[in-house]
Amino acid sequence: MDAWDAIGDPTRRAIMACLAGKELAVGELADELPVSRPAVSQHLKVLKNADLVAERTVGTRRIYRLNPAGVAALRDQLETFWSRALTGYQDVAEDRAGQTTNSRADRLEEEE
Amino acid sequence: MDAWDAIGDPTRRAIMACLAGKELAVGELADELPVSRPAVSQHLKVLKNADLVAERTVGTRRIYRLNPAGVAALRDQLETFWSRALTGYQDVAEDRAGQTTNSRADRLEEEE
DNA sequence: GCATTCCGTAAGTCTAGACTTACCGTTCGT
DNA sequence: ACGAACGGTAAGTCTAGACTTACGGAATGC
Repeated sequence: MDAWDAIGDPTRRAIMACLAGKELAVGELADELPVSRPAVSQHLKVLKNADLVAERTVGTRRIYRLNPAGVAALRDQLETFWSRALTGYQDVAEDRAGQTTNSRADRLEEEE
Repeated sequence: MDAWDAIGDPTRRAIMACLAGKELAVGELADELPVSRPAVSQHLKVLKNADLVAERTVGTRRIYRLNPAGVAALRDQLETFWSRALTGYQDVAEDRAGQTTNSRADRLEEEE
């Protein structure tokens, strides 16, 4: 499960928001969210597999927190995407002004 | 449809990747992706409603491009989330060292 | 040892949404 | 005017996954 797939679900985003800046046990998370505790467990499993959260065990309790490295990876990927996307639009603007199609055809080949 | 919901789908992420730095018509997008053209149209509608892409009409063609403002908003939200998440874990580390629960209770109230 | 708490997982339900084909309106070239 | 290209939308299919209840293992307190 890709991290971007993982955050595509609103309940999982809510879980991550609950975990921002602090740790919570499964039951505590379930108390704060409008879904059952097993549902929270299942979502945490997805987030864990996507490297977005980590856990530690304290007795019977599983304490979860965000995984900063995983969240940073998302941030970096989006940053990279953003800078790339912005650069291209400056080129397109010039292209449209010049009324040429060559650079566009070249760019299609680069994409492959 | 929330922008984060929108990018939770792999086909829509692929569409956005195709549009990074350039414009493409619906049919061109469909040629590059393993789904039908109407499927691409439907995804573009979702992305447009989420303010992540914009379109212009040239004759019969609909030319799509990324919406820099929409993508920037995602980036900003993730940046905000990231800095907040990181700040909290420094606090939690101190909290755990101090063995107090007051700051955690306060933070729960802030979350509401 | 027993009762309670905690939580992962199994199993079942059900629907949102991702996909398809078909239809049709718009634009453009001849 | 007609045919071709383009693309939005309707309607249908189907399944992944988000949800639930139930079960049972592990930890802890008395």
